[in-house]
Amino acid sequence: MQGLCGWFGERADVFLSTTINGVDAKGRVSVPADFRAVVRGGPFDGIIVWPSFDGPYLEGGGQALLERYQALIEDMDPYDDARIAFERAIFGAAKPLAFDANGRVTLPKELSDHAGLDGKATFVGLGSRFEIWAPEGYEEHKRSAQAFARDNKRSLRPGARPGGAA
Amino acid sequence: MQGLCGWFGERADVFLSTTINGVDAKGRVSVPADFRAVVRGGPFDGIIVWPSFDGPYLEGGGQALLERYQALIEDMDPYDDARIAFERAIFGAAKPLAFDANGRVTLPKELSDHAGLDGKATFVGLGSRFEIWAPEGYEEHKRSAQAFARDNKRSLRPGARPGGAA
DNA sequence: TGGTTAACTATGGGATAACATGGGATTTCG
DNA sequence: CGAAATCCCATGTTATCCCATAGTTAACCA
Repeated sequence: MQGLCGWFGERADVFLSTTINGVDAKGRVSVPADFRAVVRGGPFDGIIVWPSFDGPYLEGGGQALLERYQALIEDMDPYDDARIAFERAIFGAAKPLAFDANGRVTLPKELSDHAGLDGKATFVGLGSRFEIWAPEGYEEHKRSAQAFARDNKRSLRPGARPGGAA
Repeated sequence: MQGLCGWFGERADVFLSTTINGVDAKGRVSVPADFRAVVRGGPFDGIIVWPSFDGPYLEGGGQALLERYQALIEDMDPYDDARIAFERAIFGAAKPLAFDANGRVTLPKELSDHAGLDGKATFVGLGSRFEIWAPEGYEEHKRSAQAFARDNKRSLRPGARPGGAA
């Protein structure tokens, strides 16, 4: 297990950096080799991807990420409305995508539609998970995210955060 | 409890994603291949389905799920009203549906009536269990679930647990 | 150090197998 | 004997696997 302290150990077990890869006519896209290395060795040789319920992009990770979500959800009250909603929004829409021999996955139409992918896909590493965007959409999102970070940089001080998100 | 780390076999050992399959005139419906793979190897080659007491849809899973519910219910007080209600609602109405040679099951009329199925059925994977909806009903429900998840996303923070999760 | 080789990544196309689905035949039960 | 459920086989479509190619990076040897 890697923990946050292992980021710079023998190998980085986190998704890092941004890559643009092509999506062919069959919906196939090469997962960046760095990302494949993160999930390599796990019991499921592939990634798990679902549409973000927060915008026109996809969220993904290895099986470990999904297990973390599962653990979080199972800690909630069985009849909590939020629990039901998360279950349906995440598990109901998540697709396990296995790597082919060349490290590609096939994106189902629902997923590429949700992200508005058309020929190109941007993989964005975010530590324990990653996102998949249409390149134009990501550029725009990045600009506004940078502006937001600039305007709120004071909130990123060690003492300022209660939970410490990734 | 079987541990989060055992949930994934060679493939993902959880019910995931959403599939719409046809229900023919005989009441037969193909169980999604991914779902069949989850229960494969279990003692009963099929699924167990019962009407939800929470809405016009069906709940289901493999035999392992039923055994889990049984354990939960047996922990309750023998004369607890809730226990009796659960026993009747789940065990009293649950039907074991065996796969035919092509991976289909035949839905009894009580079940398809309860879900209002008419020609199509939506299978929704929810981790350890799944649901079966009439497609139109699920679409409507999904939208509200996604909106709820978006508005409450702060209560789901995988990055918030430093030591946890595999 | 310079040139050559080898390995890996990303990509394209075609063959193959699996899945979902329809119809018919046979059995079982009332 | 009739109705209904189960089993068996056929078919179109979709997804999966397997091959080949090109550009790049890393390794290796002279």
